[in-house]
Amino acid sequence: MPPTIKDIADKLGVSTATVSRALRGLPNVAPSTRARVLQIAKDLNYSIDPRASSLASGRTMNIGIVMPLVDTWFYSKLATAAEAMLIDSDYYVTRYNVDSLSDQTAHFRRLSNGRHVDGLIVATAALGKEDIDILHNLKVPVVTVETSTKDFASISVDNALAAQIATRYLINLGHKRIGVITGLQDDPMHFSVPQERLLGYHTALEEYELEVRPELEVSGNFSLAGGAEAMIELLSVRYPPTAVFALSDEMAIGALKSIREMNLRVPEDISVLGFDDHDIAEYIGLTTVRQPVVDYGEKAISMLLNLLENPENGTHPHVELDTQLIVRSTTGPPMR
Amino acid sequence: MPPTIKDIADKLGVSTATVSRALRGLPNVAPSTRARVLQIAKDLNYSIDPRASSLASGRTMNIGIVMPLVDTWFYSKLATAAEAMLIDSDYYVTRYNVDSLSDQTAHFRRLSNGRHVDGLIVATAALGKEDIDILHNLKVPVVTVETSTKDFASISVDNALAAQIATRYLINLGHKRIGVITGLQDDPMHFSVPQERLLGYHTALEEYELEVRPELEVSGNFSLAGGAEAMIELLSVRYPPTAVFALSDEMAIGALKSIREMNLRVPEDISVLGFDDHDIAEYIGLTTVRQPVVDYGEKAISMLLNLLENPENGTHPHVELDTQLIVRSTTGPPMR
DNA sequence: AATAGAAATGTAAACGTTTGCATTTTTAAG
DNA sequence: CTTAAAAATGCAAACGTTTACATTTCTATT
Repeated sequence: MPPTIKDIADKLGVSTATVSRALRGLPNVAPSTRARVLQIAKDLNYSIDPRASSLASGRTMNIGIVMPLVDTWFYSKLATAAEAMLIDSDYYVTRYNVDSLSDQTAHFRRLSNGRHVDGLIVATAALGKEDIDILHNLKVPVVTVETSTKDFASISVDNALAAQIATRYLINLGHKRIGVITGLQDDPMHFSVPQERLLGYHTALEEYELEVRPELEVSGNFSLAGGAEAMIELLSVRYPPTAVFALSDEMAIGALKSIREMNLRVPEDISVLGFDDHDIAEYIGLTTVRQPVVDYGEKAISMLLNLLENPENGTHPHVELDTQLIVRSTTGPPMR
Repeated sequence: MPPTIKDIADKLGVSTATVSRALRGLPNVAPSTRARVLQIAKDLNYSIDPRASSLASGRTMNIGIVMPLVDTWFYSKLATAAEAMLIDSDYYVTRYNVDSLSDQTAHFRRLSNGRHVDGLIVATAALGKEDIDILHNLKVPVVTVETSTKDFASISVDNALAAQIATRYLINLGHKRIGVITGLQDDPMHFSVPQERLLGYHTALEEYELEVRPELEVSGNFSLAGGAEAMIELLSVRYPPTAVFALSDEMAIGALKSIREMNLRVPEDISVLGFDDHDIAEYIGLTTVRQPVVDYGEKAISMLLNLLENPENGTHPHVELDTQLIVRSTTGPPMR
């Protein structure tokens, strides 16, 4: 029912090949012919059938973003930034939500054979060996974000260093008991990232010869609620921390709520430091480690586009983005 | 290169038709045949080519969500909820981001001919006549969210009533000068919604015979920054409001920042009331009008799925969801 | 005016499914 | 055993493009 190139071709007395070429701006079509084709296409309100085009050409004009389903600011922002980059291009993007490790591999399999997408951005920290195999079998360029493997192009941040700098800052403020709200320790979805940040925290502690105390490390599941609960736990230990480093801003915001409900003041009674620089962080004065998440998304797309044009040469580019400590008002020296 | 049903058929000595039927669980295939097909498919790591399937069958197994590109909690949450509903189905969802009215129609045209999607969720308030035409021409079921037209199935909320109740609450607290932070007045993307809420606000004011004062209505662009700026403006009028109703939580959060920076207290010096019940609202104690955004997304999908199965009967179902005033700690009686 | 080369166009075979219809095989009733 | 109906399978034509390759039509040179 909708018009096809055949309709245009018939109306003009030319072949579909010519129409196809004219429509796509390919060379070797007479300017006058092209003009007429374009005109008729417009009159007929023609638009290409992406399925047929894709089937015939092998290109899907579709870019996939594999990301956790969890409703987290970071991933949402990242994907939106990527989509924004492509809004005026001919590419579509589809998000492949993955919701747990067991499912992850299954979901990866969903896009098997690379007939869904021309390229993939993978923003899912833990890539098992099997996942990597599947990804390789897709035979499409892949860029991983937030984590780097030797297997694909990647773009990441030095999480350990960022966390170390943040922790140092707290130490230099005079804090000696610094709690940390981590991700779910055994959540495979966020495997490496919290681990790396935790490492940075430990490194800083050791650097200043502060004791690493396990009861000051509690997991907050990267969620608002998790952060709030974690904070309650941290406040209930025998010697509660005077500062808390939350590995995400959302957990930090959760923590702030618990602190407020305990009638403690921030930063006088307890300092809170987050990670991400959530859009809202600035508005609530949260001190945090800024992660360039929009850059992540944009850079990932441009790397992918580049990979799409220039066939992979075997080496996988890696770019490391900068992180920045943004001091606002939830941190200060401990009271004595 | 990736295996096709032909490969399976050859390996088994049957026709592709049989393989196709076996794979899709269609009747009239011998159980033993089906078992063998399934086995081989698994061995070969076969997965269907959606393009070919779609081209042949007419179904795309794709559901589109048309939404503004703006990075707003509401749309993000809505789309995520919709995606979550479909995660274990055979449907994919692609988001069609639209970024301004001029582009909107152009972008709508992008999905012309309905060969991209089987159905559409439209979460974009302002539908021009031309947009509606395009949508109709797609010949796919459409459900609009947040706004209702006679042309499509829809799901919405009584914005005017919700705003009226919220404003009444503020009035009953004792406030007489109530400011409102609206959307961009002439932003066509959010045409009807802020208008409706504003209407509710006016109605409440009139109900209590309070004066409607234009200088107390300023637009905040539905953004954090816009809310902050709007608040500054509101605080600079000759008789500043003692309460402010922001038409979105993000604007309310922006407003709170400006208030804090002016060294005013909430709610003692000024009350703030939002709209949405943003995930974070609970964590910062923001009084707000809860909108069932997750329900929006889920309901929209289930309506659409239903429409997909049962051919449209010409009547367009409309469901209206409930709204709820959530009182927290950013509102209180005015000081005197 | 002939001709070589370039430019424009056409032909037809893919791409990998689905599906209406035809054919074969199985099942069950007589 | 026949035979009719049901079940299983096969055939082949779509679906709407793209793209080698072939053919025709121009253009410019001699």
